[in-house]
Amino acid sequence: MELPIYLQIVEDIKDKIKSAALKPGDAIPSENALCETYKVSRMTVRKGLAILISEGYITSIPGKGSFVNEPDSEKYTLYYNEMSNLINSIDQTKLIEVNIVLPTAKLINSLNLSSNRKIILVKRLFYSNGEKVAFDQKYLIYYKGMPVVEKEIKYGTFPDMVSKYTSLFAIKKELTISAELPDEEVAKHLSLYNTIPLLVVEQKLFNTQNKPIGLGITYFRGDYCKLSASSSFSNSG
Amino acid sequence: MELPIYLQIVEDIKDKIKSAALKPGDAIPSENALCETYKVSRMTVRKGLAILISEGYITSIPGKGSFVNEPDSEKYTLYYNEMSNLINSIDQTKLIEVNIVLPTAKLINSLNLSSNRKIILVKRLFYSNGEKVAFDQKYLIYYKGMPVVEKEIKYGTFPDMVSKYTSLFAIKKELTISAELPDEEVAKHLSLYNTIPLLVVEQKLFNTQNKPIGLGITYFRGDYCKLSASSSFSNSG
DNA sequence: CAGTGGTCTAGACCACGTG
DNA sequence: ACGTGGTCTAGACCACTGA
Repeated sequence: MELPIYLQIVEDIKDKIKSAALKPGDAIPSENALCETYKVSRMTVRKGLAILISEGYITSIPGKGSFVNEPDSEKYTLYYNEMSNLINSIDQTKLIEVNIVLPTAKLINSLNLSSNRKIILVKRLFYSNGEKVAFDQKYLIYYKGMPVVEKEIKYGTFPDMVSKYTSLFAIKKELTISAELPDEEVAKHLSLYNTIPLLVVEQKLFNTQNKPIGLGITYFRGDYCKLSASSSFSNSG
Repeated sequence: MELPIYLQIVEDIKDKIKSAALKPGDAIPSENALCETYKVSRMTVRKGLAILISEGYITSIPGKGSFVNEPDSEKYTLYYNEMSNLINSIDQTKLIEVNIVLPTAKLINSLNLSSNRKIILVKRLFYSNGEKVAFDQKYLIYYKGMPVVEKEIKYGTFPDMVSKYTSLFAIKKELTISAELPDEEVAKHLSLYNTIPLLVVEQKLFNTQNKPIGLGITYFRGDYCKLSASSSFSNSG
């Protein structure tokens, strides 16, 4: 029933910010002032403020005070997983090709490779209710002793494929989302005879040194896939 | 030069997690144990753990201990703004229409309206280097006394349009991204004669009570727009 | 029962910014 | 000099889990 004091402080200040009683740029009361109003010790007040800081509501400036931030109104959280971002989930996959290949010029450029570095190439088809809905292509830099397990290649997401030899906490990922028309290969694999737009998601993986370690491109039929994202300020209250 | 002790603890534990010395599910040493190893007070240890918790690395369970999380490997951060997500930014806009209208059945459904609620409809064109690159359509629920300023309508992003009468901290937003072919109206406005796929971004705004207050749909030429997102675990070290 | 994390206190010293 | 936030201590009491 009773919220701890520091959370009451958090909620009070959030309410004032959301109701625009405190606007971006405004100073919030000093820590000592908040100790007075809530009749608590400074560490308790600071614990509350630390939460507001970590959630992006306020910023503290030593020697000056704490101030309401401009909200990050362009920031969204997107959950993406090539196997489950469709209107109906993927219920079947087909391995078209697994190969060790030498990279093309485009790939050397994109992954910042030396030209004789070997690449694992994986091509897959994704099905939903018996329909071909996406064509998926991965390029993974080959490391000696890399355990390549059939099951992971066939059913795994891109992070799954590398998680066995690196902590997922150490991997940085980037997505690029675009709309394209299918080229010949994609049209063939997806059996597209009419003009169907594709939602193309390119996924690039980096290690802790920010070196690219893999590239994945998934071509979703536009009529079977939608991505969604939501703003980050949905936290409580 | 010298990091504060609590941040040293944070970095130490992050390193152990990233190097897989601590794996998801593993317990990290108890708070008292950490006090011992770092020769500091418990509050200092707890300050460090609080950061690891807020960044999603660990979870604490009262009476049991603190444990390494499964990483949220599907989570990405996306920055979206209908005016600046293109390969070249938008340098010109054109207002096609501003109107107060009654909602269509589709809109009533999507915005969860009563049928006689008035709607502000705004249609705009976006240009980049003289080319038409996007067609933008907004539906805003009309509130009495809502200040509608020409400048905001012509040049503003969707959040801009509502920021004058609500704190942006109080607004929840949802995006839906898809690939479509242009319908007649969009093709006309964008002067599309060939088959060009569109990247369609639908943006819905909600107030604190989770009631929809606006809907925006932007139709970007697929060859002029890419969205990008990156994983959230890029935080330091 | 002993060990764990959760909350909270009443001090301390520091570096910073403004007058 | 004074008020601000930043770091840190050495305690306290609580509720929870597990043997």
